Amino acid sequence: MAKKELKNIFEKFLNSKSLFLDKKILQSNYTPESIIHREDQIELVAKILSPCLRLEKPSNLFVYGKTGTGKTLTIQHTTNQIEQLASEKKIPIKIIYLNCKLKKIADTEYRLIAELGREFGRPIPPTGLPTDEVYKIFFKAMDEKNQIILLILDEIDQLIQKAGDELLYNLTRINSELKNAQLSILGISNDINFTSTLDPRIKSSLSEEEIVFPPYNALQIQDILRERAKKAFKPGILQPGVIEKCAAYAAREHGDARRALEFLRVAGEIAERENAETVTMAHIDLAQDKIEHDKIIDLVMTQPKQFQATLYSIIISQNKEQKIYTGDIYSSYKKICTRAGLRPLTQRRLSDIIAEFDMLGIINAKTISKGRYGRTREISISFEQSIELRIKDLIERDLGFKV
DNA sequence: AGGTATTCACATGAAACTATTCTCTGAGTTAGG
DNA sequence: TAACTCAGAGAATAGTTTCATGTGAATACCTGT
Repeated sequence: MAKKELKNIFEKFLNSKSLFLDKKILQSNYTPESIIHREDQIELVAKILSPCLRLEKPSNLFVYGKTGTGKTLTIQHTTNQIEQLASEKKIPIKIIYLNCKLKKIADTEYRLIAELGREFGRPIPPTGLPTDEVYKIFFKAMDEKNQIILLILDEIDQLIQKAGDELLYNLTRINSELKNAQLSILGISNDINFTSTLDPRIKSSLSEEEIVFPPYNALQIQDILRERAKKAFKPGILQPGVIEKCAAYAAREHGDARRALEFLRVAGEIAERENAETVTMAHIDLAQDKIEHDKIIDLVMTQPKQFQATLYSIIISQNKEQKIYTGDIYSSYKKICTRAGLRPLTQRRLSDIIAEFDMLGIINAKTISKGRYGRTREISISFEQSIELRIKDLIERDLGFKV
């Protein structure tokens, strides 16, 4: 690209006036100072946790709700208040927030405990130590002084799925061995049925209190969007009906407020790039497509080569009218591997990979029985053709079929 | 015809293995007193 | 003798492989009418 052209782009960008006042406000990690339509929950959480201000151990609390219903926000908001008050009045309360979904931070037993130890200022190596050693370090650090520890485990279901429920058992039991400190656990989960998979003993001690966050309805989402849009966009930028449309889309998706905010932000970005004066309904539609596509493409391209090869063989086997099964995929996958210079994996592994793609929603795979002719998965791709071609192209490049 | 029994082609589960990253430990080595 | 180096033992983790067992219904095979 010529230098001049590039300069033009930048200059154009500088000259065009932004539609946003403050885009941060629409980003998902932004914490607004007031949370609307969650007053009841905030009050409840506050009531349950308030004993800690008198240095009494609050009940363990369990919070459920679908994604984007404001669980994390509510909890963080209330705990921040507690922390503030505690530091003002010199009350020894320590609040630890951990998101268990973050890879390499807190997604296994060792890592969780190690991270907790680090919160208390103990350096703990990422590997090399036996787990019970790490427990001891953490334990000692915690029990050093008289204090209340509030441990918030976000997306706790992810952790238990990987690490098993023994970990929670250890954590709930830890109080009886502590002399000075006291530990309360606050679990957050998207999966309402999560506790039913737990050992009943753990379940009862963990969910001494429970709060369910219902999904927002369309009207509530509208309120939230309006509140934020007021600060994020310059006045008069949003055409009438835009907010309503965003809310309607999001409400269809089990009332996910985060999604709604993303719609609005991306729509704004698209409008800005088009040098439009206002954000229109059409921009929302474009935003929806873009978000959807970007997500899938990003997901696919960050997969390991073996996964890509698998997806590729599904794509090329798929265009015929007839249904495709695991066996077909495996044989074409092997060919792909030799072409790409990869060592083919076993069919067992491939089966798992297909199951994972199914979980991610990239493909549809349902196990069916063809009677005398065995049992297998019937596989089809779940995205549209336009994006399928793009993905095919990208994978070909990634595997070195094209230069 | 109606009822079992087989059988296929994988699915699903569990355990074991491999490779990588990292710590801790203790033996051997080195440099200074 | 104290400090340093370095190999070896052990851990955690992710990604696989190996071995074993499970499974749903279309067919094959009876059985008695």
